Amino acid sequence: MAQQEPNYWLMKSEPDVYGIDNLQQESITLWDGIRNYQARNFMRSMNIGDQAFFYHSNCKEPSIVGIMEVIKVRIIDPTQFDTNSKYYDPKSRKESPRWDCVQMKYIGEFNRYINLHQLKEIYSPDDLQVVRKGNRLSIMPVPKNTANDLLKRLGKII
DNA sequence: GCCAACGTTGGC
DNA sequence: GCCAACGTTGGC
Repeated sequence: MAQQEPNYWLMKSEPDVYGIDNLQQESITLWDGIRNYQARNFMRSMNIGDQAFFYHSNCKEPSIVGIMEVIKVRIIDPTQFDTNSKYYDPKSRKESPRWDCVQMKYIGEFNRYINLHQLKEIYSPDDLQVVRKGNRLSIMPVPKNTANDLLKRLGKII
């Protein structure tokens, strides 16, 4: 079967909690702790080889800062069963886990970021959901045209 | 730190 | 199934 073209996504993370530098150091990370059904469903539709823009949220200058790749999909999120985790979910059953996640691999950091203010000038909410007012979703699809345009604008990977 | 926007919960 | 109350996200 032919390899299908990768899809593109945008995934938010707070740099104070887990930023692009952390991913660079670790190289691979589990995108766990997602407790929103829409975001979970987007993760469930990811394929190995898909790429995701790394977005710094809830910080001084929210921006797209890097890019990463999906290397493993449909992993049961271990934190839902961990009573010591802030993501512990007492309603999730071992026989039917509610939450799953994906494993991501660092590709690179862009040598110049695009901040939210700039994104709003370039894209409409239909092109890029993150610019929609009140958007709180932490994982969202990025249409191919927008992704290609972003990659051009973001310049070199460092 | 404020608060708008939204998702979730639970009573009815 | 409605909706008020509550909790969280995240820009500003």
